[in-house]
Amino acid sequence: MYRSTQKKSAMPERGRPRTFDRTAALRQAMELFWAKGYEGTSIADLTAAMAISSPSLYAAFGSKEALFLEATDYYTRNEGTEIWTALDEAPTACQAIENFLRQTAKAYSQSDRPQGCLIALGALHKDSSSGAICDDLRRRRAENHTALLRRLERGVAEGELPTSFDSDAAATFYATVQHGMSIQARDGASRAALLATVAGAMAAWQGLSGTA
Amino acid sequence: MYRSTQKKSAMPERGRPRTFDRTAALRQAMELFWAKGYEGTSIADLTAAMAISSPSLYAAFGSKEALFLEATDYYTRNEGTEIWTALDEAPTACQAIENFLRQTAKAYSQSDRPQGCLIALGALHKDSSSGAICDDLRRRRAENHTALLRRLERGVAEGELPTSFDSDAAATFYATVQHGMSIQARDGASRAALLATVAGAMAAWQGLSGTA
DNA sequence: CCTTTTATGTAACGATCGATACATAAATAT
DNA sequence: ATATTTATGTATCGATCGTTACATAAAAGG
Repeated sequence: MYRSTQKKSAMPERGRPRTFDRTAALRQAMELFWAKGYEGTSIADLTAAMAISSPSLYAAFGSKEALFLEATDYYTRNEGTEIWTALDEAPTACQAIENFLRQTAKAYSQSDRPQGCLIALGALHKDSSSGAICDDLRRRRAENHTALLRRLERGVAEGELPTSFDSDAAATFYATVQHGMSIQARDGASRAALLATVAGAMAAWQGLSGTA
Repeated sequence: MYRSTQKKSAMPERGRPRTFDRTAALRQAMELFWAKGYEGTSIADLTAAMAISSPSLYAAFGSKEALFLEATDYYTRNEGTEIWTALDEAPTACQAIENFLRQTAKAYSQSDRPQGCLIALGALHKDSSSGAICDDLRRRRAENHTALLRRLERGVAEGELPTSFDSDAAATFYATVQHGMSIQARDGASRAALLATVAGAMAAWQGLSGTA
């Protein structure tokens, strides 16, 4: 019933080789889930976009749920990575947050891709979507919050921010702003509109950090 | 094919009277759509929650889509109304925004109701959900943005805010924060966590308004 | 009374959902 | 050459989707 999902290419090939590019098919599936959500994407939609038959889909990915989980993993590794590198590489916490939000605005408004974030919008209703799907996305969102928290705590550790700075509250605030930007982007907001939100969020920095 | 949907109770009753409370059934439908989204809620789910048969549902509400539209209208008229009265009744724009956000935090974290906002979370994927559904929610979100904008413009007109104040950018920012709070609430955030976001958003006020 | 009108309950419609059985094809292993 | 292993293509599974036909029940209008 279960089969290993990821062959590290070193594995010698037994049996008939597959006639499609597994990674390319996965990318197509990701884009479809990204645009239509988990519930809104059918197997028929997927097989059409991936240009394979349903038995091939199930042989290669296991199930719709497993395919979604693998697609979100692919998404995490390949989309919007500038957002998180910006967070870590900026010299100050303030610049880190601002670059984080600016990269978010940029990534969420790319016209050649679905707008907003797959992690934020892919499956929000636990009662209906497969619980595992919803929990996985929730866990990834929590990881994003943690990444923000770590960067802010680093700012405190480095003396940039006062020890009284509430890193957790600030991380929650900026993560929430980012989530809101996904819905804003889905509503067709321009990049300028997203950047207006970024400006608003950064206007909070002085108040939060107690800096002049 | 079409039938009038809203009898203002003055209409004399012809034919067999319905045996269920239409408004109560609508409220049950609203709660289900609120919890599970449009796509995630099936007719079977609805008839079970409303305690009526599917022919009764169709006779009374027309279709799943029409029922959703009516349910969102009911939601708008009956849920979270404090949010918008707070916006209009506060004496200053600053207090209006803060009360708006605090009422949002309160409404989105009520334990006896689905968390977050039906308008924000009910149908985000236009490609899959009925287009009319998605457009209707989008329109309602735009109306919310407009309400914020009007209140801020009033602050400018009353001299509370400088004429240089960018009401539209600020309205966009605060609307986005509110949308993010819906996702945050869906992730199980406590009321305290939502209020941390409110504090962050209000910390932006000084920077946005140029006030001390 | 009878007709008209509307609601209810049972039962089912065609379409689509996610997922597979089966036979066949193409590769390696012995 | 034969066996083994894996992928493909066709065709379809039972379940559920939103929706409706149909006969019956309960009210008002004539």
